[in-house]
Amino acid sequence: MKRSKAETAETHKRIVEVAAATIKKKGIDATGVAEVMAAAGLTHGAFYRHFASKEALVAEAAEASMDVFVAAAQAAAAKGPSAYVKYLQGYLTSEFRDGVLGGCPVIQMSSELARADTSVREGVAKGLKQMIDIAVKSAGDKSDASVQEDAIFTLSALIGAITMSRLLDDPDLSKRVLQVTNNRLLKQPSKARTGKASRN
Amino acid sequence: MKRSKAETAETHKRIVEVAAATIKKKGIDATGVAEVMAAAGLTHGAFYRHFASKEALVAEAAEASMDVFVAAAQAAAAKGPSAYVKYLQGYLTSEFRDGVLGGCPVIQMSSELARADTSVREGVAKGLKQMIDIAVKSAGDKSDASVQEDAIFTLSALIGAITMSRLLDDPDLSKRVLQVTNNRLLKQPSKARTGKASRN
DNA sequence: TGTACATCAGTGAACGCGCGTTCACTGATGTAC
DNA sequence: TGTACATCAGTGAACGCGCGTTCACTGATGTAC
Repeated sequence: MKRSKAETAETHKRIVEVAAATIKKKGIDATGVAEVMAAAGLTHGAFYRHFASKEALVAEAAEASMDVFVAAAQAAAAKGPSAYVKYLQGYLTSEFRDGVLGGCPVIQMSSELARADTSVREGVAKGLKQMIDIAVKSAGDKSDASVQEDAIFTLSALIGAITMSRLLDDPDLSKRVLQVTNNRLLKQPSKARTGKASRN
Repeated sequence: MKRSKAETAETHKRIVEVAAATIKKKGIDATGVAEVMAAAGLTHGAFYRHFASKEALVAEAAEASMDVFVAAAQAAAAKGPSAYVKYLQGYLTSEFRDGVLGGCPVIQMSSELARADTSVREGVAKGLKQMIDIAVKSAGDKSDASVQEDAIFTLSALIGAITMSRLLDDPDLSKRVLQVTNNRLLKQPSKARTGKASRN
């Protein structure tokens, strides 16, 4: 039976949220339309009242994931540069590395995203740019080129460290990757040392 | 009809090589057993004479990809530290970022690998450790902790830069990520500057 | 070295299964008068 | 405000398709004597 506009909008949102979580956990290909609909409390037949195709759902889910992620970074940055750095350091923990629900869509879906359709990639690219902007503003909003370069380098090094850490099977080495990156990138300015740190 | 041992071994190797290339291009889930066999000049029925399952093929293909990749790094490192750094710089080019056949399996398959079975991940983890060792030896083989940290940081930052670069839709920004990482990580020692570089 | 036979790589048809997608139908919603 | 009707969100069965996997069969290989 027909539903009210408000109810329809809520249902749509719920499907996207369920899809975002499932896709981050299982990947794009391994996430089925029927599975998402069931988890949202619906049968699969209703899917095409909300989305033109699975690809359209994936695009919305990817963008929604990025939006949540960007909003969290934004909130941390609003508390000041020190809080923002602390927030970034939170990513370089084994809890975050192993966690899935709160995970970064870029890391959870990276290789699948690189092969995904333009509609899917757009939302992710937009989110990445926003992450760079947040880091730039947190560092003082200068139009200084090196500030933007710091932001880009920090973000990409974080992505690489978590990706590599997740692929190593030696737990000590896996943890070390996170620690090294933390030491090199995010040491609080007040305690900053030169390149060669001693312990990790 | 039965084949000679040598021919069987060659066929097996050919299947693995075709699978490695196809998987790097299309991803694990999107690569079919029949597709790989056809590309290797066989029908799909023969597949199970060579592998217990698709998973077994993926594990062999991932390990083979890493072996090729490690061998190339090894060869570059054998020519000396400067040649090795130049080799790494080759990854930070748009040609490499867009290329697939010669691509790094870690980057091409990252999120799918993180969700893959242990048998698949083992070969990749082994290859990553070898890449770290090569970087360490190239830097002087010291047991100095900071040398290993340099190696780990460099590798993970490279992985992150290429991953991020591939996900950005703005070509200038995409290229900038590679250039920034090159400036920060791989500036040849002879021309080394301090952190804040001017141009990219 | 020659013969007899077990082995097994490869073929091609077939399997069950789950996927994305479609559709006739239901009945509450929301609109037109 | 009340009535009549078009709209459309959701159901559940059904679709074609490609997937991984199995299997009976073929015939050259490699082994046992």
